[in-house]
Amino acid sequence: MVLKRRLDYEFNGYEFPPVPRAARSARRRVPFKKRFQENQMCAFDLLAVVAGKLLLEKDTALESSNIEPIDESSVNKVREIEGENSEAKVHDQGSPARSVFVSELLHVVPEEDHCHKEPLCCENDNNAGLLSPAATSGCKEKFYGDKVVNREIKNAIGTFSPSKVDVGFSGNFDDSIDTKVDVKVEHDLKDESYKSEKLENETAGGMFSSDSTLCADHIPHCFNPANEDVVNIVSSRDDDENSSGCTQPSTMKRFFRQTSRIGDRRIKKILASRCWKVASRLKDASFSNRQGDLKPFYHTGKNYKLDRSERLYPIKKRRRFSSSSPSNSGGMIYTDLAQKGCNGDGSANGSLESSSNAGKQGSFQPRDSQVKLRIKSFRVPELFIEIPETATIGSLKRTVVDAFTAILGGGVRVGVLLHGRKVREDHKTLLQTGISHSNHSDALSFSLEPNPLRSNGSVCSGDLNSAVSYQTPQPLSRYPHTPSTVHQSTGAASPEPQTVILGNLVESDHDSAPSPTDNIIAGISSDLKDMLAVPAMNAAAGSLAVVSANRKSKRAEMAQRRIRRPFSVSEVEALVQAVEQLGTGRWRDVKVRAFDHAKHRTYVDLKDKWKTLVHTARISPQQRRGEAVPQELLDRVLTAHAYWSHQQQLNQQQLSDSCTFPAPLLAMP
DNA sequence: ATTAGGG
DNA sequence: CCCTAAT
Repeated sequence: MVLKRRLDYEFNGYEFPPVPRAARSARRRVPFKKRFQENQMCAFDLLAVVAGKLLLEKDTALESSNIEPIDESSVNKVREIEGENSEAKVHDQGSPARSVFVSELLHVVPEEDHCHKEPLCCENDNNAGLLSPAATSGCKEKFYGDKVVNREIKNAIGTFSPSKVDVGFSGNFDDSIDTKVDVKVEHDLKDESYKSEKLENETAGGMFSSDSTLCADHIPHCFNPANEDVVNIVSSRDDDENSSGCTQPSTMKRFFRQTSRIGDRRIKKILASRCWKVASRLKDASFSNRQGDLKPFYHTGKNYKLDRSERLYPIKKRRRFSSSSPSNSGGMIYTDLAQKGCNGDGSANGSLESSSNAGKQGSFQPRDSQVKLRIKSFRVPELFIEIPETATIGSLKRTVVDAFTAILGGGVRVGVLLHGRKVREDHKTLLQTGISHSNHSDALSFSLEPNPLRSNGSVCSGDLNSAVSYQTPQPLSRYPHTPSTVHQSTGAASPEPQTVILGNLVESDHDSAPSPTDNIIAGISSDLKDMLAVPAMNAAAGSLAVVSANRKSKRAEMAQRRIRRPFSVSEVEALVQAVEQLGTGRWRDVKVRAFDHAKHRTYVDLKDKWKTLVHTARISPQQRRGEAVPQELLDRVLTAHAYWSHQQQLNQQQLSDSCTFPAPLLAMP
């Protein structure tokens, strides 16, 4: 195997590490209002995080013999393996978020089979500002259309930035609805090319590695006239106005455009000029007949002429999530062929590698052969977004984020394909299926599929908005297994990977050997929000932040609620014991003492649990719910609670009485 | 970052 | 479990 560089991932019981407490806490110090605004993060951020998580975190797995759950510190490290010699180096790249970039916003025709995208330039440069998460730390990077202005950030971005994110959006901007957003996260193997490029891109306007795929690779599909429908534009307009709340008069749309590196000046020029055209056209459109001018801009490389038919492109005609055929509509994750980041194929926007685990010298103890997989990139299949054309890029991003977040929260499931054929037998082992460490990359691929939450029929114009939020109803808390407590850890229990699976990814019954595919997608925890919170983009964005997306997706803005994990009896016991000894005011200590290993139990959780325990102990057994806690424990709870309450009182008394020394902290007898 | 308390 | 406020 002659991989130049390889990142090995194992998707075996992988769990996204929780957001560091610090981060969360820090967030909490920010006043709620402000935080809310800040949470209007941009797609960039979210994608960065997601991609960062997906692509980077896993790496540390090969470091140790993966007995240990990934610890948080590993988030920032990437291990690169050079060729056979396994000469590994670890880069600290700061937040994984920094390693992904929004390379481009592409304007796409919303037609089913349209993959043509027309890059748009932004009318207002200021609008194009992007703040990376790095901004949090005082660094700012701004992308101005073709220009990338980089200050102080040079290194702040991180040493490892082989990734890029393509955000394309398409739609009818005249009515500012029916906007489709393609999100593509691509992991680029060639990071040093990135670096060098980055420096030169003040002029080059690109900032991504040489094999970046720009629009060209989205082109393959062709326009399909069959898709045209005669549509009642007016009515849908009404719908839209009602539902999407895009009441603002359509002024000039602003679009952010970032020519992705493309290294080719010529192309860049073309694009630029084209952008200009588009822009002016749009302008015209907005002044003349807004209704008819649904300008689907696309570029096939030379031909931008707009068909009449296209112009009449029906607002109505929108793909339904469910109707997306996994076959051709994005959302595929390909196993890769380790040669190059991109294969120029537009649809190949995801890749994943199953390597013949070269370096895994017996490091895997338990099972014989482990299959190593790497998700090189992925793409969110169908994301529908409606947004007023008067919206700013910032709001668009936010909208994308919302939708994306929501999707991650359960709207997506994963399919496994072997040799292009779908493997539906969830219960089969990898081996049975024919996936082994010895078979090669391209055989295996994954697909992201929308969860068929709703039937096609239900999607009517009035439903458009729900399109955006269609994912929301699906709570993240999909537990593949009964959340029951078979292996709820007690005191020192094993750090079992609490994998949260998105969508109904897995229903399989598990034998002792969990199949990697079962765990490929770990939970994107509720912390996304916290992770992503970033100072509001820019003034421009601010203005339309109001206009921004739908109230509907309000929920999406919120971080996912953490999954519910009822305390097991043993946990309760541990808690009780700890509190007995430490008292009720030292939850941090309690945590360390009794739940140090349980990442998902924060001291706040413990405190809360104690609260409910006290309550539970006081109510009649009939009123209690959930797993019954032994009366004996509850008694101890009451006792301890009484004792420590008393102690507290004493302490306070002493404190106020005089300046005596605080009473020594003694464990209750 | 922790703690306390309301929801 | 989440959210806030106050330490």
